[in-house]
Amino acid sequence: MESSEVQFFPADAPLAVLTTQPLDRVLDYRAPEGGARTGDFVEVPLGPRKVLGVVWGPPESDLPRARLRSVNRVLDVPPMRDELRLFLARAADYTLTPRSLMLYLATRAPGLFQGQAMRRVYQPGDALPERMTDARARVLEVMRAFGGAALTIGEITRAAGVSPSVVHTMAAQGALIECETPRDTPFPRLDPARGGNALSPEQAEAAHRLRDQQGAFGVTLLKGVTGSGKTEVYLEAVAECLRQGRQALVLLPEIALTAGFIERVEARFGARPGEWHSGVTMTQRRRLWRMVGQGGVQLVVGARSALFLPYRDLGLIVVDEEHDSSYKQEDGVLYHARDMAVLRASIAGTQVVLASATPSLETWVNAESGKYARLDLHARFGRAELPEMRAIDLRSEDQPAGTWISPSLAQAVQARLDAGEQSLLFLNRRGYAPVTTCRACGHQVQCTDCDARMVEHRFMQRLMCHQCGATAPIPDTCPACGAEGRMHAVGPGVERLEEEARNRFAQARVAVLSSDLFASARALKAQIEAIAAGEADIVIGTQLVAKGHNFPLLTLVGVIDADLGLHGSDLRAAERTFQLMRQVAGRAGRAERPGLALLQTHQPDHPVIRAILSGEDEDFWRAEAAERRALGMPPFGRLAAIILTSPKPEELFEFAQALASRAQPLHRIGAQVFGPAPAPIARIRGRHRVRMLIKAARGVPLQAAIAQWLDQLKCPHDLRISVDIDPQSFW
DNA sequence: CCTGATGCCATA
DNA sequence: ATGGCATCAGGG
Repeated sequence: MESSEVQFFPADAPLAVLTTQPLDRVLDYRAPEGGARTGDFVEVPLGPRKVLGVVWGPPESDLPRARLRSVNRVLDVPPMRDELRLFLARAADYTLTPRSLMLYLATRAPGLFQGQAMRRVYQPGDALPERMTDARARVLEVMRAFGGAALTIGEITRAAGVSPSVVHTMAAQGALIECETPRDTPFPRLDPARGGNALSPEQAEAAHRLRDQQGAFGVTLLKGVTGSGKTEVYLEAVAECLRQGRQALVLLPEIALTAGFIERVEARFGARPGEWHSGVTMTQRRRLWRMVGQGGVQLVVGARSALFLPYRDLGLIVVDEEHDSSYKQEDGVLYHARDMAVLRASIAGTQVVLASATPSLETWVNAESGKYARLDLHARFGRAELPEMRAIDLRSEDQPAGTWISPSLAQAVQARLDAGEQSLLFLNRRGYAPVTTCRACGHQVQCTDCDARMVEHRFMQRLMCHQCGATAPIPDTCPACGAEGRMHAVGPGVERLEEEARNRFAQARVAVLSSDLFASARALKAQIEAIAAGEADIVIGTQLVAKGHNFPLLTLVGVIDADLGLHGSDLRAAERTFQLMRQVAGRAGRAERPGLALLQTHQPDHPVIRAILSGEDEDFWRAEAAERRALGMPPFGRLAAIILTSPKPEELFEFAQALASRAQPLHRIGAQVFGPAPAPIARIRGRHRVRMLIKAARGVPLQAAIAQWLDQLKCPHDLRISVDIDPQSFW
């Protein structure tokens, strides 16, 4: 167990070390010369290798001291604080993940082994150059201009226009003094007093409430429609946190959103915050990881993994767009960043702000029950209104086969073109066509390794599997019956929609936003900025466009298939469709012009569609909550999804059956077991997949029971078990 | 996750 | 007998 006190272990005393190797336990070592204390980052021998670890506490084995190897050395890094150690342990327990894997998440920065990376710098010396030349004089001038600050040789040669040898000679003569400073420097200070935009009375009140709560654990739902100024409000909470000298973390669901957000931070606080996500370079990573621990950065903006950084004094966590499904990590360690943010905050004693226009049902219910505080922002900031929303009933539209823009929608787009305004056509399907079939035999082209259809990407001139990424040429002859020239694309993707839009609106400039069409986040950002600046009349996009990008000239949103997410038996289908449609519709009319959102649907009377159109979102959540409560589904009950995979189907089913027949530990806590059954996608990358679902009441020890249950059987070699506590998706 | 030990098979 | 490769257990 994790004791919460830091203990000192004198040289040779036994202690437990958690390494980043995926062993599901700590290993005992002897303390190095000079001793070690709980939380110290250490290098330890493991077999023939040296690995990274953290001193976790007193020894846990009864191996004789003589059999223990010694810690090699304590690393030159601030020790892991108790708060993070406890967080990693609890997160591991919650997600049924080995602690070592959690530690691995928390140490994904380069250079931890090397100690402080140093760089050579030069300062003005006391001596004068033996002989004053033009070049030497320019160097002295540069040194003076920088106020005697230490400069690297690159900075000096560039500023003075001299070659490196000039600097070296001056250093040899004592006119410059050579010294070393840490390569990783603190981030520029943010100034909370700099003042941002003027707040509306409602915003000011919300900001005031957030400021007042700081200093203890608490969670607040900050709910406000798109454009209501949530960001300004929570930046005030950040400002208060900075004033108290503590660190703040803002989580964003998507890397593409960080650039714009960082600019807003810079405008508000006068300097750029630290940035942490998969797109930052190794050097930046190393610097941020170190500075977070030393207090050399006040605000971190990042993706979910930023939750695992070793903050010195974390005072606030903001989870922006908290309902966003990308907060759930779906491979490797399965965790939900929103839930883990709340967990970490509860341990660190800090505030959490969950911001969204369309909160997750979990959060909504927690706010409703009073477990979370709630702040509502109603008015859209400035003059913009929420868009008007209407359905287009596809049953009564006269629509030619092979087209997806209905006459009514086309008319609305044309009206925007005439007025010089932008339209967005939203279709949550990448590629050209989701299905390729043979007209002769009806065969549908499948991925060879997955239970999934190949999607045509005309842009790449390939078929692609969206499960495993495999591609294949677009066939001319049917792979099943051999008929020639009968292959045929069925259904729309954004590329096909683009084709239709270009045909129909020949004079319009059409742009497509789909993640697979851009080589880099930078290219994508450039396209988004071009669109915002008005360089397109019709924007066609996948759900990428739903996420927080601001297009001021956009006044019409057309949802091509509002029914798309409603099929399927997914627990969250209704909720997700509702959130996505509202989010997309919110793109329209943010600036001075009012917006219109048109939803093409075959079922305008579907309760979800009606809820979206009515604008009565509280009614939607209430109804959805009532339904989940009646079924004992989350957040009123708990789920765990067990996915078993193996290349061998027989072994897989046999093992799953064996597990199912030993479910006593689960029944003992009153849990129900469903399955085993083939997973909705029954094969991915050549591995067959079987799913089981466990449903339990709240407040029972679900994780412990699952661990006990799985411990009963030894897992065959090539079979893998993944346990997803609180699953969000069900494939 | 690595690594070295183990065993099985194909080959000289 | 020997080497190559897949499989597996152990790491303190």
